[in-house]
Amino acid sequence: MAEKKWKEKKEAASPHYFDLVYDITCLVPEGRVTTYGAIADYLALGSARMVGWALNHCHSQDTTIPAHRVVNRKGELSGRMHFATPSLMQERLEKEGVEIRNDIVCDFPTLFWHPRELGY
DNA sequence: GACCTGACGCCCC
DNA sequence: AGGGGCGCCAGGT
Repeated sequence: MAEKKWKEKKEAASPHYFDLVYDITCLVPEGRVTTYGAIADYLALGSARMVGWALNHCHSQDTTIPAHRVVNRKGELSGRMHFATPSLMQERLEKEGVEIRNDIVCDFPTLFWHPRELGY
Protein backbone atom coordinates (compact mmCIF):
# COMPACT_ATOMS: atom_id res chain seq x y z
CA MET A 1 0.00 0.00 0.00
CA ALA A 2 1.87 2.94 1.30
CA GLU A 3 5.11 1.14 0.79
CA LYS A 4 4.20 0.60 -2.80
CA LYS A 5 3.36 4.23 -3.14
CA TRP A 6 6.78 5.16 -1.84
CA LYS A 7 8.42 2.63 -4.05
CA GLU A 8 6.82 4.15 -7.08
CA LYS A 9 7.85 7.54 -5.91
CA LYS A 10 11.41 6.51 -5.41
CA GLU A 11 11.57 4.82 -8.77
CA ALA A 12 10.13 7.90 -10.37
CA ALA A 13 12.34 10.32 -8.56
CA SER A 14 14.99 8.14 -6.99
CA PRO A 15 17.48 10.94 -6.42
CA HIS A 16 20.02 9.74 -4.00
CA TYR A 17 18.82 7.51 -1.29
CA PHE A 18 19.95 9.85 1.43
CA ASP A 19 17.63 12.53 0.11
CA LEU A 20 14.70 10.37 1.07
CA VAL A 21 16.23 9.56 4.40
CA TYR A 22 16.94 13.24 4.82
CA ASP A 23 13.26 14.01 4.30
CA ILE A 24 12.07 11.61 6.92
CA THR A 25 14.74 12.60 9.38
CA CYS A 26 13.76 16.24 9.12
CA LEU A 27 10.17 15.29 9.86
CA VAL A 28 10.98 13.74 13.19
CA PRO A 29 9.47 16.04 15.83
CA GLU A 30 11.71 17.59 18.43
CA GLY A 31 11.98 15.53 21.54
CA ARG A 32 11.14 12.39 19.64
CA VAL A 33 13.35 9.77 18.04
CA THR A 34 12.99 7.25 15.27
CA THR A 35 14.94 4.24 14.13
CA TYR A 36 16.80 3.14 11.05
CA GLY A 37 14.38 0.28 10.70
CA ALA A 38 11.32 2.53 10.89
CA ILE A 39 12.65 4.73 8.15
CA ALA A 40 13.57 1.77 5.98
CA ASP A 41 10.19 0.30 6.64
CA TYR A 42 8.40 3.48 5.70
CA LEU A 43 10.43 3.98 2.56
CA ALA A 44 10.07 0.29 1.79
CA LEU A 45 13.37 0.40 0.05
CA GLY A 46 14.69 -2.54 1.90
CA SER A 47 17.23 -2.27 4.57
CA ALA A 48 18.03 -0.34 7.67
CA ARG A 49 21.67 -0.60 6.75
CA MET A 50 21.11 1.75 3.89
CA VAL A 51 19.57 4.29 6.20
CA GLY A 52 22.72 4.27 8.24
CA TRP A 53 24.76 4.49 5.11
CA ALA A 54 22.66 7.41 3.92
CA LEU A 55 22.98 9.31 7.15
CA ASN A 56 26.68 8.74 7.08
CA HIS A 57 26.86 10.74 3.87
CA CYS A 58 24.08 13.23 4.51
CA HIS A 59 26.26 15.49 6.60
CA SER A 60 28.19 16.37 3.49
CA GLN A 61 24.90 17.50 1.99
CA ASP A 62 23.45 19.47 4.83
CA THR A 63 24.77 19.54 8.36
CA THR A 64 21.43 20.75 9.67
CA ILE A 65 19.93 17.31 9.35
CA PRO A 66 18.73 16.21 12.78
CA ALA A 67 20.43 12.87 12.44
CA HIS A 68 20.73 12.72 16.20
CA ARG A 69 17.06 11.75 16.33
CA VAL A 70 17.77 8.53 14.52
CA VAL A 71 18.87 5.65 16.67
CA ASN A 72 18.97 1.91 16.29
CA ARG A 73 16.11 -0.33 17.24
CA LYS A 74 17.20 -0.57 20.87
CA GLY A 75 17.21 3.20 21.24
CA GLU A 76 20.97 3.18 21.37
CA LEU A 77 22.97 6.09 19.98
CA SER A 78 24.94 3.84 17.71
CA GLY A 79 25.94 6.61 15.36
CA ARG A 80 27.24 9.11 17.83
CA MET A 81 30.85 8.49 16.87
CA HIS A 82 30.16 9.81 13.42
CA PHE A 83 29.22 13.24 14.65
CA ALA A 84 31.64 16.10 15.03
CA THR A 85 32.16 14.87 18.54
CA PRO A 86 30.88 11.61 19.99
CA SER A 87 28.94 13.49 22.65
CA LEU A 88 27.22 15.87 20.26
CA MET A 89 24.40 13.48 19.49
CA GLN A 90 23.59 12.99 23.15
CA GLU A 91 23.88 16.71 23.90
CA ARG A 92 21.42 17.60 21.17
CA LEU A 93 18.93 15.01 22.32
CA GLU A 94 19.18 16.12 25.93
CA LYS A 95 18.68 19.68 24.80
CA GLU A 96 15.40 18.56 23.28
CA GLY A 97 14.38 16.94 26.50
CA VAL A 98 15.35 13.40 25.65
CA GLU A 99 17.02 11.70 28.56
CA ILE A 100 20.00 9.54 27.72
CA ARG A 101 21.39 6.84 29.93
CA ASN A 102 24.44 4.88 28.94
CA ASP A 103 24.04 5.94 25.32
CA ILE A 104 20.50 4.58 25.38
CA VAL A 105 17.37 6.70 25.06
CA CYS A 106 15.37 6.44 28.27
CA ASP A 107 11.76 5.45 27.82
CA PHE A 108 12.53 4.82 24.20
CA PRO A 109 9.22 3.07 23.39
CA THR A 110 7.37 6.25 24.38
CA LEU A 111 9.62 8.66 22.53
CA PHE A 112 9.77 6.46 19.48
CA TRP A 113 8.21 8.11 16.46
CA HIS A 114 7.21 6.24 13.34
CA PRO A 115 6.96 8.12 10.00
CA ARG A 116 3.61 6.43 9.58
CA GLU A 117 2.23 8.96 12.05
CA LEU A 118 2.40 11.47 9.25
CA GLY A 119 -0.56 9.77 7.68
CA TYR A 120 1.30 9.01 4.50
C1' DG B 1 33.95 -5.43 -13.20
C1' DA B 2 34.25 -8.12 -8.69
C1' DC B 3 34.71 -7.88 -3.86
C1' DC B 4 34.31 -5.64 0.60
C1' DT B 5 32.22 -2.78 3.80
C1' DG B 6 28.62 -0.23 6.33
C1' DA B 7 25.39 4.98 11.86
C1' DC B 8 21.00 -2.22 11.10
C1' DG B 9 17.57 -5.78 11.91
C1' DC B 10 15.43 -10.27 11.78
C1' DC B 11 15.60 -15.29 11.75
C1' DC B 12 17.74 -19.39 13.31
C1' DC B 13 20.44 -22.11 16.43
C1' DA C 1 17.36 -16.09 26.56
C1' DG C 2 21.72 -15.00 24.31
C1' DG C 3 24.81 -15.31 20.38
C1' DG C 4 25.77 -15.86 15.68
C1' DG C 5 24.67 -15.55 10.83
C1' DC C 6 22.53 -13.73 6.78
C1' DG C 7 20.04 -10.20 4.13
C1' DC C 8 19.67 -5.64 2.59
C1' DC C 9 21.52 -1.98 -1.52
C1' DA C 10 24.74 1.37 -2.84
C1' DG C 11 29.60 3.22 -3.03
C1' DG C 12 34.35 2.88 -2.76
C1' DT C 13 38.63 0.40 -3.81
